[in-house]
Amino acid sequence: MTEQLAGGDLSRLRQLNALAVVHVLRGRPALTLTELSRDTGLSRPSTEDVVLQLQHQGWLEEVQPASGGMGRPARRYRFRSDAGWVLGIDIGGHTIRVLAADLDGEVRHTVRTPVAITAGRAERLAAVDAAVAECLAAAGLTGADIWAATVGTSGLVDAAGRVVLSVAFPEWTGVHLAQHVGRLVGGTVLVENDSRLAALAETWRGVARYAQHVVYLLAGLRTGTGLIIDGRLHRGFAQAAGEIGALPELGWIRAQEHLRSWTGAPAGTDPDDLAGYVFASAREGDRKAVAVVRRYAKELALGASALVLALDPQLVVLGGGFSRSADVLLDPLRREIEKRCVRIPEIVTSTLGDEAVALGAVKLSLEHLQEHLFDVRTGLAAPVRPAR
Amino acid sequence: MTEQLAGGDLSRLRQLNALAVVHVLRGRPALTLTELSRDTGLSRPSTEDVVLQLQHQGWLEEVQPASGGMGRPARRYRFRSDAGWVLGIDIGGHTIRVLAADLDGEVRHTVRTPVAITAGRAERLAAVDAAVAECLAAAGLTGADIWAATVGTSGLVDAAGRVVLSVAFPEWTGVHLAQHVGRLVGGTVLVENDSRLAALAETWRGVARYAQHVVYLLAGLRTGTGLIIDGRLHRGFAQAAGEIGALPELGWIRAQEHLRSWTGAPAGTDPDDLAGYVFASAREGDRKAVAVVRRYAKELALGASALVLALDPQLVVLGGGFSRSADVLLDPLRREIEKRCVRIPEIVTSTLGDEAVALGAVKLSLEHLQEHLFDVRTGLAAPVRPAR
DNA sequence: GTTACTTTTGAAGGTCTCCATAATTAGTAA
DNA sequence: TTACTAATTATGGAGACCTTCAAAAGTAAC
Repeated sequence: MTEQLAGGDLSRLRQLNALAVVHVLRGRPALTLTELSRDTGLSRPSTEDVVLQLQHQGWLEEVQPASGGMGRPARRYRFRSDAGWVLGIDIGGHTIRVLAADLDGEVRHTVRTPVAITAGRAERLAAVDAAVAECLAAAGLTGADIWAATVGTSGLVDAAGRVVLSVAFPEWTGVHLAQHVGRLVGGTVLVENDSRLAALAETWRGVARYAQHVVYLLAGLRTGTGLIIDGRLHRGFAQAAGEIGALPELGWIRAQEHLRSWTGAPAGTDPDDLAGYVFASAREGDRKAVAVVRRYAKELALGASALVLALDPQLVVLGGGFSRSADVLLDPLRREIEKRCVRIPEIVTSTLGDEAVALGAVKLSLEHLQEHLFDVRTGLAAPVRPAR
Repeated sequence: MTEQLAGGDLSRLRQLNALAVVHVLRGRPALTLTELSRDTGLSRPSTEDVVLQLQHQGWLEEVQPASGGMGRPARRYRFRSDAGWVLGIDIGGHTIRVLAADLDGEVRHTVRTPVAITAGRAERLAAVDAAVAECLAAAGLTGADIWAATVGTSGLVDAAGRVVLSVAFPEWTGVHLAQHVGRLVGGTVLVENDSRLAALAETWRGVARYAQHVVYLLAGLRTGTGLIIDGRLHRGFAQAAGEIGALPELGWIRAQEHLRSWTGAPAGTDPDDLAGYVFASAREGDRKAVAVVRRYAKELALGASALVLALDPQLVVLGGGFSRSADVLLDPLRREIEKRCVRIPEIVTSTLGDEAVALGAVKLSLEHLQEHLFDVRTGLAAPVRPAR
């Protein structure tokens, strides 16, 4: 039925208590034994025992005692969040982004490398290599220090980390990103669709914090979705969840065309930049532009409504490039969704902006480590890079 | 991040081991200490200790030793699955069904009571009362022996157990089923939408066993859905998940009309029985009937495709009254889904038939008890009806 | 009916991890 | 210097687990 937690001998109990101490300490400043004892529910002597063991293992480190208090100064211990590192890599159309974060999820180094939208497979991969190398160098790390990395890319990705289908970049189809990036870093490399990572980021550090059910809409030159169900990223049986835009009757494929049909921009404008002009004109009150935006919003809302009706999320998050124009896009979108849905979720705009995908990639790496290092079933692992 | 399992003192370890023993023993025949020791991973003496304690508590019972083996006959213990009982109640249009099951989920008594489709609120509730009373009497139980009960009904149900909206039976809207049934039985009363319960049943004892992601279609006079995501029933933030049929563009509301438009049935046929005639005619090759079925299948597939694209389930299960006519319905449905979806899931017919909803209700009751009696976090509770 | 074999049972001794309590230590404040 | 405060260290004890070995209670063979 549910996965069972096996019992065991006394060492199991120590495992659990060690895990409890680490759990309390992670992502917080150094604590004294008394504080740890209070937060874990363990007795003071037991806490000390566990902490000393963890310190010996390398998970904990003693720091300078705080000065200026009453009584004997207490030893303080911190979680060694710099024992291991994770990377979050966002391979976008115009930009490669690499974030290096510690085990607390604190982003310590950021690298942004522009890449031509026209860049082919080899050129783009080379840019990734360079960005990763630059980020590692800036952090003073080598690939061996990376315990896990996640790559975000557009397109459908299989479980092995290969791009199965990329509509936006046909040349990208078939590239084995897990393998490629695996040559640069030591740990496990995960590959995931960019919309999903952005959704994950929003539930971690964005507007959807603490929400359990979220529909994320990536609205931009491409339209994508990320679904958070029960607080977890939903991928589906074959990693194909969220492809609602493929339904002919809902027509996300058509959605862009409304924006493209706009004739108010200067002649010769790159079609990719057209959208910005439309939104700007709508903002200034141009009635034709407003109508175009409304038609786009309607098409977008059609798919969004299907997701909302299917999943009944607490929140719909509008992200992607067009979310910068939320001031003209959000209202019509909301109205169209309200027309169709039984229960209306909150509809909000992403706050993470461009960073969302890379941040979600960091989060996914951390979740992977969480399962392999800090899992209740297996107990606390040693503070070294887990095997692939 | 994830819910943390608190450590603790040695009694915690005993809790876990007791839970492990119960977990191994549940739903299985009586086992010897040696067998239990092997399956739990505990030593023989410890196993004995735990078992004796559980026997004293009332969770385990010694049974006659098996005869005719080598060596000294071993004591055998069984899980007292009859320590508590659950009910599964299906309030359907034509039938009230009540199942009484033990803690192993073994259905021990079944009561079916016909009720007029035209029956009003009071009459229908009275029929429920009678059916529950009859089932309890047949099992030799009183309401106090029931640890949990679940009621399945059509319509939207809120978290408190009230029917918020019933389209099929307007009079049903507002009825507080949890409260009503709570007067009859002692334990917690859950109320859930019938399609969802049927979906749950399919993953428990039906064709979707062990599948993690399932879209269940209830196709009948009404059309409904149940979604299983990550092995759990998905309700959504406000219990409104799965209402994809409400999307005007997909039109499950229209789906029935195709069947109703059929003119080949004897004059004066009850519109509710019309569908059967259509399917029968289609089975015999009547081309007009085949066309009608195809149009119905297309409408159904539209909503189903939206769910499949959104969730990427492993399996789509066709249930409900029309699933009896799967031989003429399944193929066109499958073709229409294949037309629209990126990845095609398996599409199969329910095998549980009429029992599905009541069985799902039993399962939901058991899951509720699982959380409150056998939970890893709180440890094993005493073998008495948990507080409401 | 005895003997050999098999398997379970029961008892003893040891280890580990936790807890409660009390004595000691290392600071600050008067 | 003395009082006060809070952390550390030490001690004793209890609970739960393990391994090991002798005794018990059956069946099978002679």
